[in-house]
Amino acid sequence: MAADRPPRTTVTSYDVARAAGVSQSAVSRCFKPGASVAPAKRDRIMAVARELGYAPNAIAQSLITKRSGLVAVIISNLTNLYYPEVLAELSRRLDARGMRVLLFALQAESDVDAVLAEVWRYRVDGIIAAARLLPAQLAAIAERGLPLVLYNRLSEGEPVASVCCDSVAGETLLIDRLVAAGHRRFGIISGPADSSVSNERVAAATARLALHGLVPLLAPGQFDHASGRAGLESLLAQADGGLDALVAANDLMAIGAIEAARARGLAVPGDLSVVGFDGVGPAGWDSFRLTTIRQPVQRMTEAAVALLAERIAQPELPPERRLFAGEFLPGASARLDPCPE
Amino acid sequence: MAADRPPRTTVTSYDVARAAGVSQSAVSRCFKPGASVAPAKRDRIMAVARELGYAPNAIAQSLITKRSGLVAVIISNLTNLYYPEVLAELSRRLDARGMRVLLFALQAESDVDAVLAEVWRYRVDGIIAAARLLPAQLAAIAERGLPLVLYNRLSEGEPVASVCCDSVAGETLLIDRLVAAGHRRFGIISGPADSSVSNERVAAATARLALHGLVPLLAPGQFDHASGRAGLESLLAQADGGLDALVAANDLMAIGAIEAARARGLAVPGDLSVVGFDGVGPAGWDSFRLTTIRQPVQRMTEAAVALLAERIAQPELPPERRLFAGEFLPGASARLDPCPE
DNA sequence: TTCGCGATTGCATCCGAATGCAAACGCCCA
DNA sequence: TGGGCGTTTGCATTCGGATGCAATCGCGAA
Repeated sequence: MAADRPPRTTVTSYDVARAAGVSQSAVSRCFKPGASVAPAKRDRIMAVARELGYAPNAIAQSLITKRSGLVAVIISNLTNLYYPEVLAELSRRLDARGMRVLLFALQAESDVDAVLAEVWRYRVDGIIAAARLLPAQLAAIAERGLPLVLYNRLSEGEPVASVCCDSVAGETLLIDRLVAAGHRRFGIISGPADSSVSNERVAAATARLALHGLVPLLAPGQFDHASGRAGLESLLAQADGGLDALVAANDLMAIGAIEAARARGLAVPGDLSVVGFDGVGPAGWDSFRLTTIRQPVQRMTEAAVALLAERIAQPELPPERRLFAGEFLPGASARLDPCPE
Repeated sequence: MAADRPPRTTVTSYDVARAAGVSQSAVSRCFKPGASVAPAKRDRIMAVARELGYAPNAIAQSLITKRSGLVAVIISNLTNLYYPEVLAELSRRLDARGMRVLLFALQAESDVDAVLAEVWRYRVDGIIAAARLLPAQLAAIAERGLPLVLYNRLSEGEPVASVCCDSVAGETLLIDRLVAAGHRRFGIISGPADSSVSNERVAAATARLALHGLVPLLAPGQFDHASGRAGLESLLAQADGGLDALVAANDLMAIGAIEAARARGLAVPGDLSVVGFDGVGPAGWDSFRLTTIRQPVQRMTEAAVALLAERIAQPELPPERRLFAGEFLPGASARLDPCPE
């Protein structure tokens, strides 16, 4: 409609300065909160800026201020049903603090090195990772003075800031309730062997069972629906006398297990109790009404962003851990006594 | 372990140049594919670079080359169950082409303007949007010469590149199969009124029913599980003579509807056939075995990225649309005749 | 040994905004 | 009317890498 070839409209602070009859520094100062600019001049400049459609070039700003406003968010498997919610919340909260999400969705854990190389290049201000980082990778991050917050990951012994949902408390609660209700023959479906979340949950459940003098059967899984089905089959095959309760390391596998049980004609929770962990959306659907522990995603993401922001502002802050208690969702996939107290 | 205070280790091309006894330009050229550098010198420089842990500063590169390597991905509701897969695939494919994902997860459609302001600031190379963009917003994007690809969104009349799954073909197929199997009394649950995907699907289904001389009952929904339940209730309340088939604008609502039907003692598909759209993971679970149309996410995301990459390389390319046929998943939530041919 | 030509290399400059510093300004009071 | 002081303002420089251009190098041919 207008010019034939819009000349790659890129308005710079110089353009605004010229149009407003001031220096480039004046324009720059207009966009800096506490800067010293005469109110009248500021108004005039801002008017011109608006008219020309000027906005400070974040790239140029980053170069000189050494603050990119970018936060690398590294997530291992977005298809997990649990992470999308986390990602959405993280995005929202980082946004609220003026930071952008540079997303890295891992295909395989081995991609981490490649991802980190990009992270270095983009001079991100910090990293939030829901992925497994090796000690060498943690060291590389620390060496560059990059603030890091791990989400639901532990790094044994390494001093790293992290936000986690309390697996031990959660599994302990589940096990105690199940045992109290009379379950004795337990099966556990774990997640991938290299998942710290899975290891933690399985260890916690196993330890608690031991306290009750019980030893569970184990089946390996991959955190997905199919693993839940396969896991149940495997456990039933192992269990001579049958199974009273199944503890899955996450909801998705618990759901898979419930379906496998039903397919075999087992009623849940009539013949078998099933519990999960996470509290994802489908867990609450009628078809499953899963007994599980819901992670407080809102509070956890808020904490992660807060921890990160603090450390970006003050890099010398020590790493801290925030441990959140999950919320017990009774559901109806496990046979429990009415009230524990 | 090493120095007390690592002096904010930021290695620049000058550092590498000094250490290798060459000029900064030489270092720069080493990292540019076709550049002219003597092999021996290149090796030496790369060795020094590796030793110092040098990587070109993407921010500085962007400033001078006017290519940030960033692609803004704007997604309206990540919690949709369908988008996480899309996002993961987009991320993977952009990555493969050397581009990074700057993620914008919308809270509300009204956030788009704020998002775009950030998009301008970061000088992204292009935009992939799975969100509703207003004509004024499309114009602003076009004015800046920013390549844009819409994902599963149409922009009536506007010349914008887009990738879509063929709603008309999909719904037509579903309706034809349902009608052929004897269904006559139809109900449709739509998505949000401002969703072009929903409008398209509902319009296509309605039009096809009209061709068969049928008029469906309608219930509004929000693309979520609860809407599916509510939608079914609403439709049953409207339908005096009962309902033969329910067409939901997406899988999530179809699942909600199935659960609501069962809760009322209706068998699916015995008493009521239910079909959805998308082909999300849970649709395939035993509990639902949803009859639906699966979007070819792999091919669609590949096309989106390809369209975008082409237009970044050659901005003058005309906008094009890629329409993909969905795959019919028979499932078992609808009573159908064995074979249509 | 010298010339010629293509391959290397370095110099200088540029991208766009932020900021220390000093000059210029305005205002109040004596 | 002049001096003093706190604001505004502009100048010049900086961030880190890319690149046009001219100088230099290397090597084979005469």
